[in-house]
Amino acid sequence: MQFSYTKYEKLKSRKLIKQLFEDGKAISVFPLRLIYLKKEHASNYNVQASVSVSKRNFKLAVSRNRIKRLMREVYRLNKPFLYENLENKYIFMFIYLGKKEIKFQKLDTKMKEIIKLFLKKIS
RNA sequence: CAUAAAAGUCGCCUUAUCGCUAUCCAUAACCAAUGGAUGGAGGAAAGUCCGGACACCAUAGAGAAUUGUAGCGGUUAACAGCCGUCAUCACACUUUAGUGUGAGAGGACAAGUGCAACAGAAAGCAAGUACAGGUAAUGCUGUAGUGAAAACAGGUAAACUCUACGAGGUGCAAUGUUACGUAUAUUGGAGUGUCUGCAUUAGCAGAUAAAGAGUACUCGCUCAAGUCUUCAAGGGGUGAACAGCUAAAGUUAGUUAGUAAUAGCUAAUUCAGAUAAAUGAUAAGGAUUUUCUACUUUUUGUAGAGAAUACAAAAUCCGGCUUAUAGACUUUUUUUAAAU
RNA sequence: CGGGGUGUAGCGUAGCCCGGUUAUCGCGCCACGUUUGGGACGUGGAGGCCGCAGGUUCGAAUCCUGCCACCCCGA
Repeated sequence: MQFSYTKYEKLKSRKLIKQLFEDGKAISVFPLRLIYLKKEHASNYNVQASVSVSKRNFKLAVSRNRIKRLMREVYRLNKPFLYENLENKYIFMFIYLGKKEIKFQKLDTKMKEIIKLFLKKIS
């Protein structure tokens, strides 16, 4: 299923995440920031991705969960476009930089932009 | 009918498409993948302020220290919670003794220590103002004045303290299992004890680790109790997976006992288990509230457009407490208006 | 999951343990003096519900209880 986002394509290993933050490269389209690293990993999927929202910017667990769910949803819907143009294996971390909550449509367009920017960078 | 207060209950719904997570079933086949079925946040899940269950630590034992509670009775697994009730205090009413409403951290100052600004003669090893009375004489007696409190067994313990009762510590990142094996590992050295052999004043070699004494070590301290001790080298598994983990002081309904908290009985029922952390996203329609415009004689109502639908996310599990909360509903009481 | 600390004037602080005058000090601010003017200096002054709400007490920044905000630590 091409729109899926199961637990096997989530980035979970602490080691990988540590390495990602140390060696990874970053691009950003406000309010999103993408940190990526070309890396062989055990998953069957080409990309292991994860999302993050700062506790400093959003104090309530409810609003943090809301934004993380929106980010996962947007990533999930735009995944086919990403996979069409991808050959190697990568690990991703999306970080939300904004301090206010965001509408779905706006986040959707931002996600499309940042994926285009990413594909342009690696090609 | 409206209004306010108190107590309690509920706290958005439906459909479609695309997804997430757990369990089960199917595809020969563990994992993966695909398909199907079923379940999937709260009244506070929050704050982490109390109390337990459960687990380990050193048997969980005594004492000091520390700390908590504090009328009486009940309730409970337990509590600083809850229920009932009394002293006391505040307000209202009648009236000088009651009634109603609300509050109610309330043991001891008749053991010791401390503290008391200003005022006042005096605020505690004492001393003694004014007026009156009284005496042989004297603060000997009464009243006044100051003050929150004035010679009275003075006041003050949400001052130290004392009394009674209670509390061992650490927390599910507890704890256990899996991996070739292990963390008190393994290797080397030193000390102590025991055993064996050689030797027989001494000592040497090998093996081994708790039966006695001593030393040393072990809870924050002391005792009791327990354990061979110590130095150096050595750094992987891993902050992996699985168990613990959700059937319980359960939930719902009825009924009996009790003023009540609560307890008993009967029937039905199985109801989240994630881990960079699932329970969602989008679209359409509906419901409730509300703003504007138009229609309507007014109230009411109708139509159209717009806005809002709170507080807030399980993380080992329960019982409370506290705090946040759009809107809707129920009951009781107060006040106002109308009718009889 | 558990533990600790701090909120006092615009800023930085003392006082809190052990309750009692008008709440301390420095910088900053205002006025006046000095100077041709400014700075520096001198003199005087203003500015505080002591984080919020209850309670104990005659009296609370201080004691007790409950909240709020910020900071730090451990596994």
